Amino acid sequence: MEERTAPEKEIIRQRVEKLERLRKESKFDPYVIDKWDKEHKLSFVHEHFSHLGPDEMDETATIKTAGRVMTIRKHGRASFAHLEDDSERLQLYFQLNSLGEEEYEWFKRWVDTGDFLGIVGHPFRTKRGELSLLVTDFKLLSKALRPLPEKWHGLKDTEVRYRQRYLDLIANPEVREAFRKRAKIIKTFREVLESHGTLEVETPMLSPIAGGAIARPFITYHNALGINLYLRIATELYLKRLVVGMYERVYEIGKNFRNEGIDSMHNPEFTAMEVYWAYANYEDMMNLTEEIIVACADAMGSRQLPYGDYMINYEPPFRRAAMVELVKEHCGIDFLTVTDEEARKLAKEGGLEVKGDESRLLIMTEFFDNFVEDKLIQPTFVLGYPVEVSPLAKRDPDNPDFTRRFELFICGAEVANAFSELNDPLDQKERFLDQLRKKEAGDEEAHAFDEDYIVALEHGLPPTGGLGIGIDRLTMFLTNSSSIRDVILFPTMRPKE
RNA sequence: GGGCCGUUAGCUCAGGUGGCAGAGCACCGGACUUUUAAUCCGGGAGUCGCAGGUUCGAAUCCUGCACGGCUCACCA
Repeated sequence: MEERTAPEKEIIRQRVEKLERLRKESKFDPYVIDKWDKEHKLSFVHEHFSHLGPDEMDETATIKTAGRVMTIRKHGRASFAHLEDDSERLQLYFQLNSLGEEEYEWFKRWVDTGDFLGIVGHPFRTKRGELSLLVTDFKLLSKALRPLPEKWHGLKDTEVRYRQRYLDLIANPEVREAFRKRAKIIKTFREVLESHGTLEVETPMLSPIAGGAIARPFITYHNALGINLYLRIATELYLKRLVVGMYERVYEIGKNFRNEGIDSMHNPEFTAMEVYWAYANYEDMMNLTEEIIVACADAMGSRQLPYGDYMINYEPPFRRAAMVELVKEHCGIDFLTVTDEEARKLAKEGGLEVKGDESRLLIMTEFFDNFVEDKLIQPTFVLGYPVEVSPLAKRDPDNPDFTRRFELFICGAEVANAFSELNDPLDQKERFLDQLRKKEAGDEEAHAFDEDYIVALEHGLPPTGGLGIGIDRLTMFLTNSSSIRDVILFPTMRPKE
C-alpha cells in the first residue's frame, strides 16, 4: 500500500522537522523560554515616535517589545517583517550590519510567520515613510507549526471563524476590535450601576426550577443529590429574593440558557443584565435604561451609530409610546374600543391564528408582535403591556388590565424589558396558578410555579423596579453586527461529525 | 421544520455544454542591504464535504446524508 501524506500534515511535518533541526543545530528550544520583559506595546512606538521624518532614526531610544510575526520580506542582507501585538502592528527591519552576520543569518534561517518574537531596537522611519524598528537584538519566544490564514484576503469562511475563533482574531483585526467594544459596553454597565450604588451579586445558574421568563430550559442532573437541575433562563426571581433580604439595589451580569432555536438573533447561551431597585418603579427603570444605553453609545464614540442601512440615534430622550397607540398608528385599530369578538375577527382578517378565546388585549399584543415590532428602528420604549402577558409585573391601578411595564426596542428587536415588580404575594400566586393551568393545557413555555418565591414575597418585597437588558443584542446594534455570533466569542455550533 | 445557496491545496478563489485538478498567497530551495500584496528563478503540496447512482469516463449530471450561510415559520 502506498503511503499518502495529507498536505496539511505535510506542512506541519516540515515545520516540526525544522523545529527539530533548530533544537539540534543551534541548541535552541523556542518552547523553553517562560518570560520576556516586554516594556513597550507596539502602540507605544506609534504614539511616541510618529514625529520621525523619512530616514530619521532615534538612536537614543531603545524599544523592548514582543509580538507575533505576521509577514516577512527577505532581501539578502536586509529583511523586513511586520510584528503585531494586541495594540498595533509595526514594521521590523533586520539588517546584517546592525545585527551581525550570525544573528542575521539565524533570523533568516529559523524565524517564520506566526512565530512570536521578543524584539529590542531603535525606532526610525524608512525612506518610504513607514515607522519601523531597527532590530538590534531579538529572541524567538515561541514557534508556530501551522500556517497563518492568508494575509491579504483574511479569513472569510464563517464556519472556521466561529469554530476556530483564534484564527478569526489573528486574521481580522476588526473582529478583535468588536470584542473590545463588547468589553467596553459591559464595563459601562457596571460603571453606571455602581454610580447609583447598586451591588453586583451572583445567583445560581443551576436550580431546581427555571423561572422568571418564558423559555424552555436545559435540564441537567446532579449525581450526589440525585435530582434534575435546570440551567437558569433568567435571574429575576433570585434577585428579588435579595431585595426581600434587605439589599436595596442589586444587579447581576451573566449567562442565561434557553433551549430554543439558533438564528442571527438567538444563541442558546446569552448574556443579560438584570437590576432591581427598591422604592423605584418602571419609570425609574426607563430612565436608568436610557442612561446606560446612552453611556454605552458614548463609549463607542458617538450617539449616532449605523446599523445596516439605518443610522440609529441614541440621543435621549428615546420615544415613549403605549402599545395601544403604536398598534393604532401602524395597524389603524384601536383595541380599547373593540370587543373581544371584534378583535378576533380583525386578527383572522390580518392573517393571525385565532383559537377563539383570546381577549382583545392578547390579540393586540399579537398585532404588535407581527406588525409593529420590526418597524421600531429608532430606540422606542413601548409601555402598557397587558396583564395576561406579564405575570411578574404590577398592575396599573388606573387601568387594571394593563401593567406598569415597558420594553425597549432598537432596530426592530427587543433590547430591554422592565416593570414595577409585582409584590402582592396573593396576586402573584394567582398568576402562577394561571400559568400552571396554561402549562397543563399544553403550553410548554408557561412560567414555572415557584412556591419558594411566593414564600419570599410573603415576607414582604418593598415596591421595586426591575430591568433586564440583553447585552448581546445591544452589542450587536452598537457595533453594527448583523449576527449575534459576531458578538459572542464562541457561539454554539453543532460539532463537526 | 420549509425554501434558496455554499463546501475544490493551510488561506482566498477559478474550473461554459461530462474528457489528464488550476491560480494567487502560504510552504521548501536559490538570488537580492529601504521592502511593504516586495520582485525574480526553481520545487513540493489535493479522498474536489461524505456515500451511492448514471456513464467508456464525474469536481462537473442525479439521489441521499453531513456541516455551514441566508431566509421564512416557530420562538423571547
